[in-house]
Amino acid sequence: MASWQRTHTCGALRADSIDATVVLNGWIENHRHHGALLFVDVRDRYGVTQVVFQQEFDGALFERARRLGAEDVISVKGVVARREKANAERATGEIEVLARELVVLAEAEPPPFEVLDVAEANEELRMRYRYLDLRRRPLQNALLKRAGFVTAIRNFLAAEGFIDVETPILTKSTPEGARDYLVPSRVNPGTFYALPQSPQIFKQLCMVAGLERYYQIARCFRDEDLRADRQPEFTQIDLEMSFVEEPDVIALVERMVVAGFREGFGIELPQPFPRFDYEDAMARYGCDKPDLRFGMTLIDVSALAARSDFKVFRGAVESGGIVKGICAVGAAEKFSRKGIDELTAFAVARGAKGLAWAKVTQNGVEGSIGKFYEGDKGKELCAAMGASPGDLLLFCADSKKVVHKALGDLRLEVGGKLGLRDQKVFRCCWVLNFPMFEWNEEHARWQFAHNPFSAPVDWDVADFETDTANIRSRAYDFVMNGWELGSGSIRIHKPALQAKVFQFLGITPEQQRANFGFLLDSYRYGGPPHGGIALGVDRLVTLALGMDSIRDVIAFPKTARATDPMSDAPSVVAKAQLDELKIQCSVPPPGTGA
RNA sequence: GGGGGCGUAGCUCAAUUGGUUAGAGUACCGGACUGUCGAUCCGGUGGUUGCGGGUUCGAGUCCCGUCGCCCUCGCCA
Repeated sequence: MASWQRTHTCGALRADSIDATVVLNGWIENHRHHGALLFVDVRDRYGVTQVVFQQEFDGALFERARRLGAEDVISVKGVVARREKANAERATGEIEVLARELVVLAEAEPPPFEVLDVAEANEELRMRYRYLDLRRRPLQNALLKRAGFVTAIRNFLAAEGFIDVETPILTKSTPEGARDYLVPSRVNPGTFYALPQSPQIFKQLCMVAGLERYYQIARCFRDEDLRADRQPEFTQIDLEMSFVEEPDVIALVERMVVAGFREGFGIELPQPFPRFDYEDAMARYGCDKPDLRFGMTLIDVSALAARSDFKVFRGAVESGGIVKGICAVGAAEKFSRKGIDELTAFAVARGAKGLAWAKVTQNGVEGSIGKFYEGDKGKELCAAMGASPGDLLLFCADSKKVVHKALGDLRLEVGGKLGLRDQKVFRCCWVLNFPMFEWNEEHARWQFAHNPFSAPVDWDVADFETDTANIRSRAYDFVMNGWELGSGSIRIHKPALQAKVFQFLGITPEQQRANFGFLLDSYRYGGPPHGGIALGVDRLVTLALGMDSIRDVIAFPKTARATDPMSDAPSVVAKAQLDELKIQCSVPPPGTGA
């Protein structure tokens, strides 16, 4: 063993090693000069240990140590000693290493930003030097926790008999869904592969193949605009099971997520996860991914509003709309007129025409609707809302769609301002029975609300033509703290039904053949009933660690423009490469000034 | 594609109504210091104010364009 190789990590040494001779390897995190004394903090993945160089012990060694700079990589041999004054904030704070030998393994230029626990540099710079950003403990911790979580998931699924199967990255483009990333085929000029948006069809083929239980930690690609919770490539826990129905998948996934959070993050998730009908979730929370960390549910007061003197309320009901409200408990004093004006603007930005509000006092209700709800009417309203003195009531009157959107978002906004969305609290739920189809305004046609392979709830009665909006699919979403973290369904496994669904959406038999023919064909040879789910790993980890963006839990993420400032991808390629692929660009390469 | 925010020293930021030589902290370099731990103290280097154009006696500041980053709407079966 080379003499510079470490005997301990920088997080390992404690008081029980005093007087031991040790070797540490790591980066210089910080150094403090005190004349004839020099303190150096040495960092590795495991921690930080203080090393002391003393001039009186070895003048030549001391001179060399004086020249050490931030992020130099060193090996230091020394004797463990008890500190004169312990540092309680550090795991190794009771001891220090009295340096006896020093090897500089690599010298570092001053980094473009300081490698601190708190990120001070802007994100673009940090991305350009991602390898330095990743040296920071919070990011290392995120990658460590992510790996631990994924390992726990793998262990769980392996123990449950799931087979890890790799599916193609070079696959076939299909018209539905997100835009595909395309890869030209050199061998077949003029044709293109697509990177998978998900392994959906392949995992279903695994079921036809009789694997029964498939899973994959799968990279997925979607060429859509980015967000804080969206990257062009992302990772899913993808799984599929044969001979199952909704409760089987849900129960398994619930156990898997609980195990993953326990072993990966040390978080105990409250069980069981409540299950909501889609309609119910929309009615109570105004959205299909309810944040259950707090109540403040949407309460329907349409019946009351219908006989109100307040024209906005009565008019909304008379024209077929609804009136709903939320009750922010004890919040009356926390929102000034200006604060309520801001909430109104918030609701208006989401399509509401305005926001009716009232503060509940001992004497009744005061506020924009106060004069319409004096005396008993006010009491009746408060009773309907479950409101007590000190509460703030917010109402929205409009079409069901607008009310749910505005009030659902407002609920989250008010909940956030009241501190009810604690990042350390985790509440999961399932949302079931989604609509099978949704109306696409732009193209004036029905389209899949979930995916083309989700089975309808009722096989026999379903009448797509006459009752389209009410057809439910056997789809289920897994939701945590208001984030959609997983989506799945029981699939159609009978070719006749699949054809019927495609036909209804105007997808011709020719198009079906061209796009999904191999899946439809496979069912002719005995496809078992099956279903599955895919969970977003990046979002799960982001949420568990209380990070703000999925970029914080991805080692090498991309910017909002889908670029990588470090590698400079995507980039112009040589004309010879394009020629070989028989590709011509209709725009000049960027940066040519053309 | 639309809307919003930001862009000044290596980094984080400041700069009055458009007005003197664009400052501070930090990093870096040099010096002092034997118990620090975001050490402290003294001194120093460091600027195409993203880029281009315009208005003006004068632009970091105002106007137009452009580039980049972030948030968001559309989009994401």
